[in-house]
Amino acid sequence: MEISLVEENYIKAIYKLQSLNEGEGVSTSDLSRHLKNKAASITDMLKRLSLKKLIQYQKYQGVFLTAKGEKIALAVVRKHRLWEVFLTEKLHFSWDEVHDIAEQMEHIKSEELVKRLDRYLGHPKTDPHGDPIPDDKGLFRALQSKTLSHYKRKGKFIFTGVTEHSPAFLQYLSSINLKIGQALLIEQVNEFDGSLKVRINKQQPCFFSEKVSANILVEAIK
Amino acid sequence: MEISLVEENYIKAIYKLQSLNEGEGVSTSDLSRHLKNKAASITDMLKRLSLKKLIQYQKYQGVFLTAKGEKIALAVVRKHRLWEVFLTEKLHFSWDEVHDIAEQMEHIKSEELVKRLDRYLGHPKTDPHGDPIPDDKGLFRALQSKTLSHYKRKGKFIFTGVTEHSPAFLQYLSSINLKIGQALLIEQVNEFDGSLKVRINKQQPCFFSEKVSANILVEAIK
DNA sequence: GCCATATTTTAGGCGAGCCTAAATTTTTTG
DNA sequence: CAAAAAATTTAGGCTCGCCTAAAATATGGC
Ligand SMILES: [Mn+2]
Ligand SMILES: [Mn+2]
Ligand SMILES: [Mn+2]
Ligand SMILES: [Mn+2]
Repeated sequence: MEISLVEENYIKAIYKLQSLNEGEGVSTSDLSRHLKNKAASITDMLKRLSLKKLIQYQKYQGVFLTAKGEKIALAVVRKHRLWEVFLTEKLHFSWDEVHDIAEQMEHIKSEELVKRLDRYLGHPKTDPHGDPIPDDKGLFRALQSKTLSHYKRKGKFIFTGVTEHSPAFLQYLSSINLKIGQALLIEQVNEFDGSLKVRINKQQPCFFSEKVSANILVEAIK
Repeated sequence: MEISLVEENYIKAIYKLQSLNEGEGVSTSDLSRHLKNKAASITDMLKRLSLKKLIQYQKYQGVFLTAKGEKIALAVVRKHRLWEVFLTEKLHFSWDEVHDIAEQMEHIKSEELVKRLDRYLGHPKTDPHGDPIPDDKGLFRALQSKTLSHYKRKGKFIFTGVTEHSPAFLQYLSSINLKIGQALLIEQVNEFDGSLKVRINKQQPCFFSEKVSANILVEAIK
């Protein structure tokens, strides 16, 4: 069964929204927002994906991936993240430039290519944004990091990833020299607006708004 | 102006057939054969490419690329051949496996990607099949090699490329240890069928049928 | 020059993937 | 609980890229 590029993008979107949704089916309007297509177009495609047994779909009830659909989603995510590693590690793109290119490359169809790319890159476990890369069976360790705003306390943390991938946000993090794997020292928590005073390395401290710290994933140390 | 993947493939096909045709316009039936689409579909697309000023098209008269069309063709060819180099040099695919994958990768849209890929590969001048890689302005040295069957005489030659890219043919060449850049010693020419007795390195001699030598490009030595 | 054949174009149709407008169903809310 | 609002689906239409069948044009042989 052939799966088109567009179908792959829908499957990937359903996968992503499903993982945020915790159990709920993914709604037409969520997909409409995420894919920037009109709701009527979404319904159209959901019917087709349902015929192909890639999703479970009942009118007005939201949608779930089948095992088959999830397998495809994971394969596309794997390719996306491997290509992002290639682009940063080998071609020296910065982490805010790789997403749109990987968005195209994730649709290249060749299992052998993915296998060799993975080996070439040294079987990386995470992409440049800290997201885990599923292995060839679709398995990956569930991310146990939480957002900085979740902790909302002083202490030392390791920066492990981002939940927001926009170039603007990523460039901001680069501008304050924040890279994945680095330590963050939260020196002060401002209760009224949730902002944080943060020290990175031995640099001048900087301030994270609630919006920033909500998109920064960390692991607490000790 | 957006150019679709399918349009790129048509443009590339016209470019290729045009270069064989020497001055003649490319015919609908040539394109039909080459692209494995029905002639009616070809006519359809020619009208659209003509509207976009990518080709010059007059009913029943065959078709020519415009300067704009040729620029696109060269950009796609450049990407195709760079990716073939990547696949063989970095991922260690053999030269008979890369074409179908490059056929997909040539459509990735990102000028920065091509620039960096080219640098990463060390600005290669030819692809794994000996075909020249256009530079970022679309320039490349015209291939001056001729086919072995063109020479049809004894002597020493350097194997510089192939005109046939089918896996079967390429695998045959690999099986007799023939690689690009190698010397070929033609020891005997059989007039009646055009076959050749050839020595590669110091191996046992082998015999090339007319069909084989018509697809092997060489440069004469001395 | 005329006829047969080959090539090319036109006409009409189809699926994928999008849209707008209208109808339907679900959810919220007073 | 009924009305309003929001979400979703249906209906109908569009472009792209393909097809088959039929019509038009070009070409080659006599
Ligand atoms: Mn990404
Ligand atoms: Mn994509
Ligand atoms: Mn292609
Ligand atoms: Mn090639």
